[in-house]
Amino acid sequence: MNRREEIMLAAEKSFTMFGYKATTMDQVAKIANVGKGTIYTFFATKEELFHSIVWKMVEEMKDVSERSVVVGASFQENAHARIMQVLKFRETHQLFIKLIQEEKELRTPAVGEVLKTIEQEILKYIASKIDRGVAKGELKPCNSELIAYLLYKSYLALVVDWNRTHDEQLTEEQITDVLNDTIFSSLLV
Amino acid sequence: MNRREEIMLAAEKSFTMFGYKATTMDQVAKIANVGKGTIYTFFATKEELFHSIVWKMVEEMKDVSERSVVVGASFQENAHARIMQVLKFRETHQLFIKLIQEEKELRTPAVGEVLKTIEQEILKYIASKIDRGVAKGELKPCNSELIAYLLYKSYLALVVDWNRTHDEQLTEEQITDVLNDTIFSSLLV
DNA sequence: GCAAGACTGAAACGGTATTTCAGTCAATTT
DNA sequence: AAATTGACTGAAATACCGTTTCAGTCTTGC
Repeated sequence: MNRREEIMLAAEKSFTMFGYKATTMDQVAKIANVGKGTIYTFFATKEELFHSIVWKMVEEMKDVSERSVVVGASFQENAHARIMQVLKFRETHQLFIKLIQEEKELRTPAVGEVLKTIEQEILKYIASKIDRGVAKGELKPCNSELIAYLLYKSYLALVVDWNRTHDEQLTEEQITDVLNDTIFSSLLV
Repeated sequence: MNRREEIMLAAEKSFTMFGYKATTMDQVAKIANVGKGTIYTFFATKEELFHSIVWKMVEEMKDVSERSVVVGASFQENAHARIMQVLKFRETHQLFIKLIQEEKELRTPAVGEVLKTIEQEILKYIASKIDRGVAKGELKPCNSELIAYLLYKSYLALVVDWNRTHDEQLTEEQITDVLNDTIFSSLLV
């Protein structure tokens, strides 16, 4: 394996275990079995290294999400599957979990920015699927950016936020029912 | 004016100007022109005093919101007016602004709890209006708690959150259009 | 010619001396 | 006697400062 990949792998491990703030470049160098100087031949700063790791994670998330689609299923069914997969990734992927925790507890600025970027990437991803649906004639033309925003925030509210004030979480059926009746129904031709 | 009211007025001023953490009971006593001990004959703790002030504010907010209804207008129109009024209050009322700022910057636990309580109060308020609409036969029967949650979070997303990543805010027309097509349309009989 | 790790200075941390403040209570006023 | 006051207390927050940590550099060595 080439040195760049060794370093990325080591950094991913360290960010996952200790978070952004608590991983040191010395630590990454040690895990990767390279001198610290070597890291700087591939990545200009710690933040650039971090961005590379996170970008890789985002690509993997889109991939996993995409793999949940069922050919021949309706737009709603696949949109639901994709977004649920994104949310599942969000609370399953160890690095993602660590970043959310670090943002909440430490308020590390670099982590806050990265989480914002990730959200924007998710929104772009959802909007592109809506645009695709419109182009294929499955959906009415609409402001896809706005709908993607409303849709994603609704999912976050029902799947993530709801549990903060309620003991038992909503069932997936309750969620599909209410969203099929509201946002999705307005999208269909 | 009686001493209890003097104290509440003084506390409201101080909480509004300096926030919860930075107002001292000595400060409140001074503004109210009473000895510090006197405050404790009316309020057991600083937090109890704080809760009284906030409760008064919530009542005022519901009041203001209620005054925005138009007799004879449709459910959607009035629901929209009420919620927009709540959100306007949220970003206009000086004490409310201060509390949101203190929560974001200082993370004062007492303030976090109070903001959570306020949100629950708003949600109960919206849910009660939905129940009323169902009882009057204007709306289909539904899980009013769930719909109130989705509705309020959608408004927050479109009116408040949207501006964090976008330069120009959504127009009220864009908001009413998308919500009439989605959540509201599913509610009507 | 490339990798390594000792080196640097700015920023973060920890320990502690000092200050602040919620809540009490004995003295004072009404 | 009932109500009011503000000096007082100690727990907790804050300011201060000496020490350590660490991102990024740069000379040394292979």
